Amino acid sequence: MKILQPVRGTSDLLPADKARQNHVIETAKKIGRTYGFQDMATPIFEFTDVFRRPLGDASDVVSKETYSFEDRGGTEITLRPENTASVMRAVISNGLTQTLPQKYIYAGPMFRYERPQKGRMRQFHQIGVELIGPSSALADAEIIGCGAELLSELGVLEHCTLHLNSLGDTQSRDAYRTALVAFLAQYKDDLSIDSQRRLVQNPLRILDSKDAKDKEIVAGAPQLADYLNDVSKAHYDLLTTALDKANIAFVADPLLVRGLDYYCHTAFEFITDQLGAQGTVLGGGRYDGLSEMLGGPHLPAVGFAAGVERLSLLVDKDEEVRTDILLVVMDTELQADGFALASQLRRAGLSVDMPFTGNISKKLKRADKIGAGIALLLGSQEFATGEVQVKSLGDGETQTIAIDALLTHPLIAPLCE
RNA sequence: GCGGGUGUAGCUCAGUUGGUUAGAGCGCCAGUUUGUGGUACUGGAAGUCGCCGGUUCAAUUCCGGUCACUCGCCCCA
Repeated sequence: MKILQPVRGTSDLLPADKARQNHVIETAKKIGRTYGFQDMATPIFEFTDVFRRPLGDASDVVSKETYSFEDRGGTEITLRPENTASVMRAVISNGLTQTLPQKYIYAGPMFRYERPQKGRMRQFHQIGVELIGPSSALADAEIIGCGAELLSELGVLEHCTLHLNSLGDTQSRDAYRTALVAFLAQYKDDLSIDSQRRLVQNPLRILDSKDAKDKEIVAGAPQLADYLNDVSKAHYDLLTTALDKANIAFVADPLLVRGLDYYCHTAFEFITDQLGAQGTVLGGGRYDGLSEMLGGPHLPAVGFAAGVERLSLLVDKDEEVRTDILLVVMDTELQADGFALASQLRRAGLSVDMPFTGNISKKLKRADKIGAGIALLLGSQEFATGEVQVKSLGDGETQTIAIDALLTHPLIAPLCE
C-alpha cells in the first residue's frame, strides 16, 4: 500500500482548487436562496437499503459502483452515491410530509467506485436542489430555471445546451417499454453486447447507445412521445410553455433517458462539449415514485444535481486569497509586542501575517507571496515612541505613524470589515 | 470491468540509435544588501529516470509484468 499517494479517484483540494469549488458552491447557495431553497445536509452514509431499494439491484450504481461495507456492529452501510434518496429519506424520517412543499439545497461529497476520468472521481461533490410536494409541471420549470440561473451566474451557460425529454407517467412508460422491447427483440442478435444486456435490465438505455449499429436500429424504433397519455402530454406541454415564456432555451431530446428507475415525466440535462465524455454538468428530473420505494407515502418531487468538479473545470475564475497586512518585527525582543499588535488588528477584521524567522529583508519578501498591499514594520526605535512604520508595497512609500492611529490610517481603514 | 496513450527535479518538459559525473526553464534556498520586498546579477540544493523482474559485459534507454495518471467504452454529476 502506497500511503504517500491518495487513493485512486480521490484528490487533495489545494487552496486554488478549493477556492474554485467554494465559488461554485456559494454561487449555487446564493441562487438557491432566490428560489426559496433552504440549505440542509444528510449523513454521508446510510443503510444500504436506502440506496438499493429505490435504485434497484440491477442498476449500475448499486451493483458495481457503491462503496458498501459492514460496520463493526454488522450493519450494512453504503457511502451515498447520490443524495436524492437520502433527502427523501430525511423528509419521511422527520415527518416533514405534513408540511409540504419542502424546498432544499445541499452540497457535499458523493462516492462511486468507477474508473476515474477527467471530471469523474470516486469521491466527488454535488450540489443539488429538491422540491418535494408539488406535482405541477411548474415545479419542474422552477427546478430547471434554477439550474439555468446557476450556470448563467457561473458564466458557463453559454457552453451548455439544455436537453429535455418526457418519460411520461408510469402507465405511459410501461406501455412504451413493452413496445420498445417488442421492437428491439427482432434485432436482438444485431445489438451490441451491452445493449443485449440492457434489453433485459434497462431497455430505455439502448436509446442513447453510442454504438453505430445500435443507433441504426434505434432510428426505426417506436417513439416515446407517441406513447404519452393525456396526463403526461399536458405535463410536458405546461413545462415547455413555461420555459418558452421565461426564455429558457432547450432542445427536445427524445433519446435522453435517466439511468435510475424512479424517474417519471421530466428528464433533463445541461450538457457541455468541453469535458469530453463527461459532458453532463447538471441533470435531474421528476421522481414521484421514490418516496413509495422507500416505504413513505406517495410524494411527488423534482430536483437536480450538479457536479462541482465538472463545473469547476468550466469556471476559469482564479480567486486569489490575499492577506491584507504583513507585519514585520525588526527586533527580536519585540516579538511578543508584534503578536499583540497582530491580534489587535485581526480583531478589527484585518488579515495579518507575521513571519517568525529570518532577517528583515527575508520577512519582507513574504509580502509578494501572500499578496499583501501593506507592510507594518515594528522596530525598537519607533516602538519607543509608540509608533510603527506603514509601508505601501505598491509604491514603496513609508511613513511612521502612531500605533493607536493605525485603524484610521487611509490605507488601512478601508480594509476593516 | 474492457481498450488506447503517458510516466525523467516541486512544476513544465528535453535527452540517451544501450556506454563514465542525466539536462533546461520556472520555482525553491543563499549571497550581492547586518533597519526595508518586487527587478537584476551570482551561487546552491534538489532525481531509487514510477515500481518489480528479464535480456546484456553494461538498462533511465530493449522486453515482460505491475502501479499511477490520462483518453475512450460502460455509467453518470
